[in-house]
Amino acid sequence: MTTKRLRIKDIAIIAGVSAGTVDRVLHNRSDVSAESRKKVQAVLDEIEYRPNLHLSTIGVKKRCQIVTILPSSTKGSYWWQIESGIKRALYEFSSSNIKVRFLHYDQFDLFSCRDVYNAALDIKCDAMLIGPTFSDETMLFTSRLASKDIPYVFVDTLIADSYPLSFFGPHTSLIGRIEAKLLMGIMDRTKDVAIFQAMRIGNESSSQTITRKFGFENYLKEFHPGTKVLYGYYYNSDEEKSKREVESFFEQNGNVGGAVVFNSRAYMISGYLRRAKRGDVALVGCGAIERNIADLKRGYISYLVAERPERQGYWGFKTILEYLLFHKQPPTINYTPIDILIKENADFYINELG
Amino acid sequence: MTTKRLRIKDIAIIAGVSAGTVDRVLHNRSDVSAESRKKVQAVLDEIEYRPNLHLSTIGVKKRCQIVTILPSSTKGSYWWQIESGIKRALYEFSSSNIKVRFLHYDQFDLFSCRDVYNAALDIKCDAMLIGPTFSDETMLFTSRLASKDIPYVFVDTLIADSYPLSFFGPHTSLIGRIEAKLLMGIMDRTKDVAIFQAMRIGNESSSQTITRKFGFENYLKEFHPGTKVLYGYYYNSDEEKSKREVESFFEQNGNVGGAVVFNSRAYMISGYLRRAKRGDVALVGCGAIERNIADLKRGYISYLVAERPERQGYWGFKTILEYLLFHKQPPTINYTPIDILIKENADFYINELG
DNA sequence: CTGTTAGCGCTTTCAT
DNA sequence: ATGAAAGCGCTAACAG
Repeated sequence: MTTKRLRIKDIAIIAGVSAGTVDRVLHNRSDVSAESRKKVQAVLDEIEYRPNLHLSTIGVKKRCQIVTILPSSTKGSYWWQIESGIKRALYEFSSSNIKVRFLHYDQFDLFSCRDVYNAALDIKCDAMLIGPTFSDETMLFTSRLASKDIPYVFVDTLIADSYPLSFFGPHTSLIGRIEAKLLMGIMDRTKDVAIFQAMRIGNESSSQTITRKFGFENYLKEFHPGTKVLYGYYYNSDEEKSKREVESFFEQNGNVGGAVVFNSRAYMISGYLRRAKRGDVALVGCGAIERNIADLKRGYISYLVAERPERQGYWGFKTILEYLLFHKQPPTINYTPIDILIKENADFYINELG
Repeated sequence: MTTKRLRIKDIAIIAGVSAGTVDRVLHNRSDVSAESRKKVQAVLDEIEYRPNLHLSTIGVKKRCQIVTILPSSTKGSYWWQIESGIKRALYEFSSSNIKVRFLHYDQFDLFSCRDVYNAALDIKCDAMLIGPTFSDETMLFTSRLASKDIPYVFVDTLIADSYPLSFFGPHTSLIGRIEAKLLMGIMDRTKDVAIFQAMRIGNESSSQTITRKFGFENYLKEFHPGTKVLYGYYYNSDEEKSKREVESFFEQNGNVGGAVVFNSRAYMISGYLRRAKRGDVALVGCGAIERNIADLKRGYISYLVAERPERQGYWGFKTILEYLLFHKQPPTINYTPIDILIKENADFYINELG
């Protein structure tokens, strides 16, 4: 088998026009007669032509400016992995003329997010990539973007009542549901379930947390309605304070048999279980980050649900680039895989695609 | 942030040589003075230059012939997915001059495999990609390849005592182990476990099956030594006969509480469970193929362990191409991720990377 | 040994 | 409205 693709030049010959005209048709540019367009399109359809995008990038002259707005993150964390996916896409397109402004906000502080959104509105750019945390604030922001005709892509979370060019992320309520199923499968079901959430500044909960909790609680209602659910807290920015908080939670609630965390901070809870030698409490968390994986392998986390953040970032950004450079119209909703990690398969879990 | 990569031309200027010389250093070609080489290498190391492989392909003149030897497969099956990964890689390199011969053998028939191996030895080619099923036969074959200096890559299974250029596949015994853990987590542990295997022609079992069974049995020995294990069979090529076989197995063994299959034929067992309304038997299988997924969602398979066959094929073949065209030396062992699928995450499981 | 140059498939500019 | 031609980063053939 040989696979020699037809090139633009070949198509031109078949259609009886020049390469330039084929290119014009391919990119929906003007200055093509209806007749030529028809002839070329016929050939394109016939052979199902798909240009070599990697080659396309090198010819493209257009320069573009992109702004990304993500929670600030530390090395290896969830949002850091998303950002490294973005950078991989950027690198792949490095023969094109692309400028990116990376903006960051504190995902636990509504006001910080608002400030960054406001700052972003003043930046001239062709598109934005947003990793949203706060629903209402983001809705407000994207409606402003819409009025300025700036396309935007969401990663991680799809915000209601917004109209992104595209979205890459997991089906959020399903994550909560899966966590519930996994947790109930292993814990002593006569005992109580603890949900741990982050304390945050400003009165809005993260939209992810809300939806995941919804999925979790719904599963419980459906299959284990008798189970008692307790709510615990930790402080994202203050690990010492969190330690004490978690400790006193478990002291006050002696009958907890399983716990769940909806973001990648499971290690805050597993740390306690490890120190207190509470092997009897089953813990399910999210996010294949180093500290979680470590406690997964030690046995203090039973399951991790992972969301391929690198992939989300990579595809989210690549989608923007292909849209701006080649007018490629992406699917709007792209649910990314939800992975289940246990001690045994964690080592071979590769987050990137590439 | 702007990411403008340094190009060969830039590097040439910095090192005070011409682009041609840089290219020669990059590809370890001869005819470069030690001094030039050193200067250029210094710059390359300094900037961590990595050429744009996609661009490289278009310049390359070299033609190459590759033979792939895989089990024959039907649309959507495990090996079909591996093959479609191979074709994706091939398509990506379609601006190069590559010829591929696809050979197929019957994975349940040792003699068919032997015939194809023999035929392959007569074909002149630069490299082979092998999806091996029979250990000894493959060892023999690869030792012949070695004496002819033909490099080969394995996908799916790593055969002992062979020296492939590279291997892409899951850690096999771990798959059995993971299946054991998942199965024992959900089934009634006072009951018996059934292992279902394929009947095959020629007296050798598939090496995958052997290793996975080993992993499975070891886990049982370690954590549930009291569990009774029974062995059932099915006929790969004869679904009717298999039906009767599975049926009579369950009739004769009334105390089975869980079953496991080590290849992608779990649907043969789940089909029986569905027809017989045996919701009480937990079933764990391998392979995200359509019929398995269907029964996973219906609830007659509890877990599927999946191995990203598309990825294996893609990377296996890409590795060969990069090796032949650019002398890129790959890592020898590449364990691919092992995914755990349940009803809830199966819909979003995307097998490809791309 | 090394620099120069043509050409890969694609985009874009410039004449026509 | 269209074709011809230059240029993108890279490879390889060709002069020197």
